[in-house]
Amino acid sequence: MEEERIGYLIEKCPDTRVIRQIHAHVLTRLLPISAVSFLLSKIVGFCALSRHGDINHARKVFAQTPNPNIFSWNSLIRGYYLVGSQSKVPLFLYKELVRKGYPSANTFTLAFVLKACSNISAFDEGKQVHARVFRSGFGSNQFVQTGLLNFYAKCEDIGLAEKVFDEIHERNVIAWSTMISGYAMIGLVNKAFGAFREMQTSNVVPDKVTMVSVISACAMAGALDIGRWIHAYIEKHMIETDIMLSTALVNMYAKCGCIEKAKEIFKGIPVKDHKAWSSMIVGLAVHGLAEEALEAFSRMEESKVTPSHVTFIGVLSACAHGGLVSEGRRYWSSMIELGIEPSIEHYGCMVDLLCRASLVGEACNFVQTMPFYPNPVIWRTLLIGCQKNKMLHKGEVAGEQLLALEPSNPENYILLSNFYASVAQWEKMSHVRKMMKERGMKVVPGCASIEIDGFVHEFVMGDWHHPEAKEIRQALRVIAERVSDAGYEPQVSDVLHNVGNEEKGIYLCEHSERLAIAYGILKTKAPVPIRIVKNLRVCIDCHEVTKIISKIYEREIIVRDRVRFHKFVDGTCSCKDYW
DNA sequence: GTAGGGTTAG
Repeated sequence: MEEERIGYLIEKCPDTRVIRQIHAHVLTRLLPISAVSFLLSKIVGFCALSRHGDINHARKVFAQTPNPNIFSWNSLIRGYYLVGSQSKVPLFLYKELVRKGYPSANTFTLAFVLKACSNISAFDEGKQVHARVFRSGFGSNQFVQTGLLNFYAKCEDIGLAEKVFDEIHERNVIAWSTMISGYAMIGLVNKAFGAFREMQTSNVVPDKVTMVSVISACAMAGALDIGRWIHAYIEKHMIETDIMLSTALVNMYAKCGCIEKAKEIFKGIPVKDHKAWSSMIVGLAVHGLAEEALEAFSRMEESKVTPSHVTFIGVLSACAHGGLVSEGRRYWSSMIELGIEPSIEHYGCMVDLLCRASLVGEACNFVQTMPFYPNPVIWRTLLIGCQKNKMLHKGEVAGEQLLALEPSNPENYILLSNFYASVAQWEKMSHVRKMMKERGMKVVPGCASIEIDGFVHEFVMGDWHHPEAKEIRQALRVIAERVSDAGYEPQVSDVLHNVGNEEKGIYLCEHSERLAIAYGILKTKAPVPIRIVKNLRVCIDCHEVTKIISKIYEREIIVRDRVRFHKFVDGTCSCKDYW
């Protein structure tokens, strides 16, 4: 049978050149239509999926196929998202298939379309596919199940993801990893760790992909102890560490304050790609090690790895934190020369760079040249810059824009009121406070966390829902007494945070950073350092109290926020642009 | 022929 012989040739085909010859051969032979359909579908599969693939040729052959079979449709759907993960073509193809009604979608089709929906977070389309899964009876297929789970996780609908996950009877390592990564992605770190533990008790063996998700959750939470434990687990169980896992480890150690360990792991990566380099550069930048970050960038260039837009975010923020204005400008130009179009994040770095160098006027002009409307982050950067440089008029403008753009974010009111306090505009300050009260914004959702015994405890300003709230409150009272006895005079920001709570020393109590530190003092003993992570940096000058607590209790306190580290041991700090 | 993973401005 000629049909079988050609089919066999396609399966064994070594490259695109030969497949084109076979393609021409099929078209010139007088074969029955069914045979032509069958063979052309096979060629579509080859072109769309093989490593020699050519999606455009696949599409051409698909169009020539009299009755493309489901294999052919599936190959094309998958082929399109393999060449471009943001492609919408797989969704169009699926719609076309549904409209035609023939051939019927199978489990492969559904899994591929769900993957395409996950890639572009096409929530409505994915939900329609879910409805079809329900009707089709393919709901018990494990590939379709993980496809659905991944789809909801990527769309950040964790409730629906959990629902799908609960319905999976036999959860394999892939289902567990998807669930863990879904939790980690939206910052539900304790849920991610919990799922990881549950996975082990279900006797499912984690692999390198699982580890990447768990390590990322650690990085997000600043959970160094768990991160170290996971790293030891990887080594003990000899889990292969590929570049993705190594990059996740570099990022985790850097974000948890262990830059030396991050460097060590980075050094051990044999062939580094742009993400590995970016992780290292960003890690050095957040530690205030600007020169090392720029050195790393030079080495990256020497290794002929093309920097990405993320690399430049690291480079520019390193320049900003290191006060390297002219270097920053130079990197900005070279980024554009490389054809990387600056995003609002890059502009944000430059605005920060100029503001930190007291070039606030230039920063304002720079904002006007942006092709984007300034977002709240840009206005906040400017406002903080104006506060430091006591620029009343420009600060006021930034503050107004901020409140107009984001009136429901209490952080903005606190920033503006602190700004007015710093320029001694007391009436304006109280006006902002009044406005905040009138608009019903009671607390700043400042948040700090501390990891103790494998659990991340989160504290939100003014929130006392923690099961040990009573003990924490008591510990804070003792701390407040001792701080007060040490002769500490409350600063403007302390008083601001104490509005409506005038009890002596209580200003220490409401702040999330204080809550986390008090919990650390309560639950751990020296010489273990108290490491806390702050998620919001409204009130930088609050560090003064932290420094005093560190001295009184003779405890090392390390505070990490989104952009830098502060160490409190007799006032020393790992960061150059301190205060 | 199928599913899960790493870097991102204040």
